[in-house]
Amino acid sequence: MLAQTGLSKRQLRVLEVIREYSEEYGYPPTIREIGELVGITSTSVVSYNLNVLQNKGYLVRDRDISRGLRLVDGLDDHESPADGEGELAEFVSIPLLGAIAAGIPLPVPESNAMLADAESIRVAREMIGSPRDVYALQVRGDSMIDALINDGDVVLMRHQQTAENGDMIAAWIKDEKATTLKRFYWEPGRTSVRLQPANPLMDPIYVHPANLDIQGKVIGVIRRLG
Amino acid sequence: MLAQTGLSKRQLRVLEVIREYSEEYGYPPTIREIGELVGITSTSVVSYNLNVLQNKGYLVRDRDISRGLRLVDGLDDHESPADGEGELAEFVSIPLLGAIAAGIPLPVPESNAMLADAESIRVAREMIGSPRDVYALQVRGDSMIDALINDGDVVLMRHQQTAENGDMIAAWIKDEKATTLKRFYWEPGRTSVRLQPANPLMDPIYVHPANLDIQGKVIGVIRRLG
DNA sequence: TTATACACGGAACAAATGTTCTATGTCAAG
DNA sequence: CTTGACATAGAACATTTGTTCCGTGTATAA
Repeated sequence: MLAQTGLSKRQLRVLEVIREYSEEYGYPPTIREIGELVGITSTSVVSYNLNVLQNKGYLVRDRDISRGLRLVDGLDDHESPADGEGELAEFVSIPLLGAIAAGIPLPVPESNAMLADAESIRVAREMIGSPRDVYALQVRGDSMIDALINDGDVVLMRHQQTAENGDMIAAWIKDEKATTLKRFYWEPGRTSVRLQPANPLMDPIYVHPANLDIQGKVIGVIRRLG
Repeated sequence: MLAQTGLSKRQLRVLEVIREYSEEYGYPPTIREIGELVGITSTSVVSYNLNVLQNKGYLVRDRDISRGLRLVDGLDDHESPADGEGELAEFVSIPLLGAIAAGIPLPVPESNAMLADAESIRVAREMIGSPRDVYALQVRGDSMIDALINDGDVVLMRHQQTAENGDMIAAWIKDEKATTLKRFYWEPGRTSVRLQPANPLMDPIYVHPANLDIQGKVIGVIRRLG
């Protein structure tokens, strides 16, 4: 019945009470006030349920801070770019197109529809420069540790087929059927390009240009931890 | 000059601080926090000025209630968010307090004033959860490669002296006089804690708790590339 | 000059408020 | 039946946080 949200009736009520109280008073309720409103007699139980709600992502608490909680932005509409005002936005939404892993080709932006439908992440504009052709991928697996990129990291990519010396690129190595993230160096006189891991302790690999499909340039990495 | 509003410079600053704080945290500041932010050393003076502002109609106070104040909807107002309630900022500014490197202790936030003065970076709120006690440091050197963190990366920290199992922490190892970033594990029955590099290929180290000064928890990493 | 309103600082205080700890009851899995 | 995760209650505790009171300095008006 309530399986929809995964929240108990009481927890839903707690959220409702916080919302109503905040709207009425302009600041959030204390745990005792929540208790009174919901009908919980013990402060520890209120705190317990608030922690549950926090773990499920419905609110955020600040330890030891009176009234230190806030609801996290609901799912509902969540987009209201109506800020406008003429200037360019300070923050941009980047479409999250899928995953990147060693053994699979990485998704690239194709249709506008796929960009519109995708989940998105938001970053400060100065993080990426121009948002043109920028998209995001989530890393799966440990295969990119040589690039100092961990399982779960989000990489910000600029879609392009070429690269300049020193660019960190995402590329498909055809004969190995593998995706890799490395710095690109083309050394005149050589027939192959050098792909250099970000980790200075690791050795480069050399591949023939014809064996390399450049998918884009890595312009940023974002890692979220606990 | 300020006769226009009938408010002193200090009072204008108080209003500004309340507005900014509320947008950042989702609840109003305490009088002590206002004092720190504005530069008023006595809580009674903050309270005094809040009462003045209330009498002039700029805000409303609730007696004996922690954080019991709210701004009265000003006319002037540069913002017309049209949304209605959610006055929460979607992005927050994080103070960049300096550098983190292997051989030096890392800067930690102390006064609220120092946070206000520092350079800052801006991130989406969902990147950090609560902005409370969060600050940023720029990595200098290759010493944190075992944590998959590169020279130049920005790490987002939450300042705290304790840690839970699995947290990635920044800590000072006293006898080595070194800063390190590792995952923290306390195994019951052992006298030392295990510090595990993010890179699964690398070995953990074990240190005695008394030899460890936890400086904070790493909650995010941001890397910008060409 | 003196008086008075205003603004500020510091310290002590009391109330508000979050946390921790122990105990109890339920329910499903083993 | 026993175990363990989950949810609850109550009380003691520690910290956070608003209030009060006394003293100081500085204007401006009488």
